[in-house]
Amino acid sequence: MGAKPFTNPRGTRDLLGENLVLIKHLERTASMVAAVAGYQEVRTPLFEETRLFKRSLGEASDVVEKEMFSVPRRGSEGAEAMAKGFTFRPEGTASTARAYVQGGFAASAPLQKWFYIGPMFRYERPQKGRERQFNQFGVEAFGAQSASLDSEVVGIAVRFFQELGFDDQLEVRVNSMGDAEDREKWSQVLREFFAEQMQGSSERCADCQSRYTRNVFRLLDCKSTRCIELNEGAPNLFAVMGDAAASHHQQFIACLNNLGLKVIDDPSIVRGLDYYTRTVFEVHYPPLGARSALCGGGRYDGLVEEMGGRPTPGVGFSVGFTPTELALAELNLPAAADLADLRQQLLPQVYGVAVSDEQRDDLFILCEKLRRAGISVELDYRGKSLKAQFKEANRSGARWAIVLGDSENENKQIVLKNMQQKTEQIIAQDDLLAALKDA
RNA sequence: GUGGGUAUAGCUCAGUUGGUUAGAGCACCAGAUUGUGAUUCUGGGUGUCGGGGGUUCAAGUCCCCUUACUCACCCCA
Repeated sequence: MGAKPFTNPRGTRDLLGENLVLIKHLERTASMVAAVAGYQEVRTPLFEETRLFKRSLGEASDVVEKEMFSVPRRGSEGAEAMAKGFTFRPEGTASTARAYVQGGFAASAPLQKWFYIGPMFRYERPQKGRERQFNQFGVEAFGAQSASLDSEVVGIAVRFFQELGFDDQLEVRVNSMGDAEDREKWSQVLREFFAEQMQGSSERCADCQSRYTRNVFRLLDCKSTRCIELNEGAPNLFAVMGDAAASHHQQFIACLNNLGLKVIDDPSIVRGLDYYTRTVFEVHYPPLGARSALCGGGRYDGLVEEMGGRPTPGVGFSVGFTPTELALAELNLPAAADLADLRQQLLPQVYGVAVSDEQRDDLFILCEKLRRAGISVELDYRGKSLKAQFKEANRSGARWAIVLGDSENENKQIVLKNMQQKTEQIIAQDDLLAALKDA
């Protein structure tokens, strides 16, 4: 052995075999539910200008403050190089909004419904259900402010989980962040309300103390029991919310009810990213307990303008595959039948066996012929004995073995063996392809 | 960034109050009257005991440092 072996970077995985089967199933399920709702796939670059994320997510968001995978721009030095540099996308909404603006859709075709599936990157300490590179499925709809669009987006998220086998305990928790002006007002009254709790002898936890200045809204979803008590009587956003946002929220809930979804008003849902306005929601599966949150999203009516485009409303969500995989494992999902075809693709249909070394070349030629006809064929490359080749054939999961011996080869024939039924027949080599296709 | 746990074969793990040549199961490789899969049988250990230092006659075992993994917090998908 040479040098120390390399290992994958922290928070990443090599996907192969059974894990890859599951990921592929998630991907196809995602694109199916998005496509039937009329959403088009979009593939944006894996990295963008760092400025893009700072602008869209907010300088003070945790993602921007400490979770960005950034690289400096060449030709510049120090802080300027980082400021002008690039960042591996930590989420998908900013990129799609950028693509929307750049593509000139606001003028040509303002209503755009897009989805994406792909890797995202966050530079944080990995733990259960969290990775530095993870796959995400997301949906973004630009150009309409109708509450029915909000509910359509929620419906896609729910459908995704239903297709994966989650039952009707799935629920949608909703809240509203109001419009920008509403949030400004609300943040002021919240600061006033919590001001006395921030005094020296406060019972408030240390985290809340720092949240007070960074993002007051977060005090509301603190999990500390004492803090929850102290949140009693805190001003409600709906008290200061404008009529437009308030009625949008009511319509949104009405639409969800029309879709037959289980809806729960949850004022503690406060998204961490700056761009959310009005609708925010999470899809939960309560049997999962502490990890019941499967997906989050909401409306971002100011984002496109923030990206330099015309004022354009938008709404979307994203699902991380990592927590989804965790949830599926806990629930013994998906059903084996859902994965059967993907698993089948990993197996060869035919395994080629050479009785002795003299037949190996001819066998290889025959196998290649089958492959060119679209039949997957595996065979031995390591000079294994006949017995060992059959062992391999058995282990490979191939339904058929083709066995080439001296006597058959002389007569341009070959043995076709059904591995399950253990039956064999000798057929002409020219008839092999037809025989396999018939079977 | 902060805290806890773990680290022995490809995998899952044993390894006693420190004591001879470090083990098991699974997996893997080869063979069991020369043209056939399971089971069985036989043979094969594939290892820098994460790395470095220390204590000791003696360290996988005790101490220190370090790295990696993992879980939790923060936050989030």
